[in-house]
Amino acid sequence: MKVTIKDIAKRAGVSHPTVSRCLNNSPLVSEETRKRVRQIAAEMHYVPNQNARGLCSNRTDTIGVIVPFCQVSETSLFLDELLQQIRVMLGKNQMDCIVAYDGSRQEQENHALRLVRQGKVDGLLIASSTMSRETVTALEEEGVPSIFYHLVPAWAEEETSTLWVHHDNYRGGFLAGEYLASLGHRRLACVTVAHYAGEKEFTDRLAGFQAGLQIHGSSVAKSHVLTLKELTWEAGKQLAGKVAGLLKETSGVFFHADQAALGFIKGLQEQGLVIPRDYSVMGYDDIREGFMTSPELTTIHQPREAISTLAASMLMERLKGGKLQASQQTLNPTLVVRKSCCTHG
Amino acid sequence: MKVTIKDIAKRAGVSHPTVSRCLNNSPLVSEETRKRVRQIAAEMHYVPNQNARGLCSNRTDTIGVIVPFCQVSETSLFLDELLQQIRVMLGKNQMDCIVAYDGSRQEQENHALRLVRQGKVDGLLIASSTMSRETVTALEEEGVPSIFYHLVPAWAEEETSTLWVHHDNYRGGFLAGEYLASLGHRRLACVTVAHYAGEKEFTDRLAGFQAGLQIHGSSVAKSHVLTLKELTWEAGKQLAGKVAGLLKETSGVFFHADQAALGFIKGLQEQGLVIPRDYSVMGYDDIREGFMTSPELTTIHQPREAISTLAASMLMERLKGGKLQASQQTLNPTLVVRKSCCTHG
DNA sequence: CTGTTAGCGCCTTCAG
DNA sequence: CTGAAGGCGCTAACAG
Repeated sequence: MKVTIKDIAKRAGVSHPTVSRCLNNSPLVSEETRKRVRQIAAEMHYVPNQNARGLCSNRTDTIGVIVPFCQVSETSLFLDELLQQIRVMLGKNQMDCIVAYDGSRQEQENHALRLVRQGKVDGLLIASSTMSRETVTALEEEGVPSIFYHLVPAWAEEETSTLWVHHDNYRGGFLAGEYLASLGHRRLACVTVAHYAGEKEFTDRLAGFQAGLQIHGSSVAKSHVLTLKELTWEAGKQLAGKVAGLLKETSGVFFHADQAALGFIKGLQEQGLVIPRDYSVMGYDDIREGFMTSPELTTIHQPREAISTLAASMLMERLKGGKLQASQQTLNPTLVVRKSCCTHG
Repeated sequence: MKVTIKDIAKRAGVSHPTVSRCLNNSPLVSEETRKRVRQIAAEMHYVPNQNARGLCSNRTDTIGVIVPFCQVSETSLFLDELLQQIRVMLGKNQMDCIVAYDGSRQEQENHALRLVRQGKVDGLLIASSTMSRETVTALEEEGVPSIFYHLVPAWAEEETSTLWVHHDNYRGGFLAGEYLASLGHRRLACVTVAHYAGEKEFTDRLAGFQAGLQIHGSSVAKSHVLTLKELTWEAGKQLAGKVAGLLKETSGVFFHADQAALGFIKGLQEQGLVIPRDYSVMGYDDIREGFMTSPELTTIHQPREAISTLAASMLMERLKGGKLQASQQTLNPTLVVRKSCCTHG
């Protein structure tokens, strides 16, 4: 039924290994037979069986992408964008991709390790700040390269052997602080997320924010750092109804995620406040929705195209056996000034 | 290095086929050896090699999902949500999933067929209204079940052998028309997308819309049916600047996608119009952003949870060899009344 | 440059 | 109920 290299071999009058060589562009065949065999293969609509190939060569032409499990698709918008870019990049390299959820938080199945041990993937792109060192060590023992992107465990940032691409959260926070302070804000709030062990991106943002404010002699009071369970739109909106005091004590807020900032703005608007006249709101991430609403959101742009593209190309390079120029990359965020913050005082 | 069933066999003092039987819960082994062998396998952290398994049993425990290629991630928001739900469903069934792009429009590679012929997937979930009958026939010849979800080719709706799950676009349009007319609107506009061969979802929506209006003795003039190249936010916003005449001749509009409707509202607002007081805008899809903006968008809800969940479970059922109750399902949309439309006249 | 031989890890016959 | 043998489709190691 299905056409195999043996069928091609018969038709071409050569042995199957020769066919294999032709198809894989081995230099060990004459240009002539190579062309002829490939011609025949094309005519017969030959498609190599990936399982057979994977079994003997350990190459599957598939890579695994591990993302955090998000019940609410809201929080995964950003990750979806990265995913899409990754998929396009991999497609250009004739690679498929299997997306699986990171189980490191829920103590569920370890899909990263499973995919590798099952021999389903050649490499891994991982967005997780909670993956354990043990898992990565196990991954390395299997001889499968993996690269962290976007979300990087704190321990991985220290180890020179770990590969990762993310952006400078400290600098992002700094840009936000420096900008808000430059507008004249002196008493600001900050809304972040309850963090788990090993995640330092949000603490970095806060530290950077403080540093940015300090340039203008300002700072955030501890009591003005709020923590949400999730940085979702709903959470942001709800928060707006419970911070009457905060609104009087501060003139603006820095949210660690656009989604929550947008919900917050909506909440304030429903109370009759005018943004930014009455209160300045700054976000983080630069999601698409940021300019759909009114006022358009001032925020920090994460270099998402670069993060996903770089991560994918690094992995491709590793799989080709090439050495990487840089194995750990911290990209720079940029300030995006729109309409949700204004001068104060 | 890697532990195989032979290793387990040695440790357990049985032959490897026996180990295989134990692991696959074959009834041909005694309960006792089954337990013992499984125990040992667990201790040795055995993970079956999927390539080997796939090679001889033609089961990969992976399914392929084919989605239209969207350069702009904006348009894929809806599909991303469906995808996420599918992934969760498949995960519950211990299945991985490979997402690939539909090449039927760009005459690119036919990933659906490739994945199947490569033996990378056990089944296919396809969101495409442009896939050819030939491709599906070829798929069937390979013995791999496939199910269309959300986007279904017009030809497939006719053939009883094709499996699909989508929703009733005609009824969605009808609900919109009936509602707007009931609010007193008599002169309405409709914004749709340039459609390609084989796609009838949008013509269905328009036909339903007309039918809904007719109940109240109204209709849409041909000149008031506008066509955009893409139903994106930007396109909707741009449109708002070019329809001064339309705004005078009509009192409201029905967009065939929320994204474009939201952009349109934003565009009108920037001209100083107040929605819905000055003009009513209705969307379609019920995307999340619909209630993030002001005014919150009145729209038609597509039963997306049901579509993706049903499609996935139908495929699982088929793979288990079960017969399907219903192989073609048209689900019902619902009207979501929010704040972007008001009474007129 | 090409053909022969072997084997990847597993499942599926077949004997016993 | 269990073991022995064979083969899935392909690539890799040798010969020639």
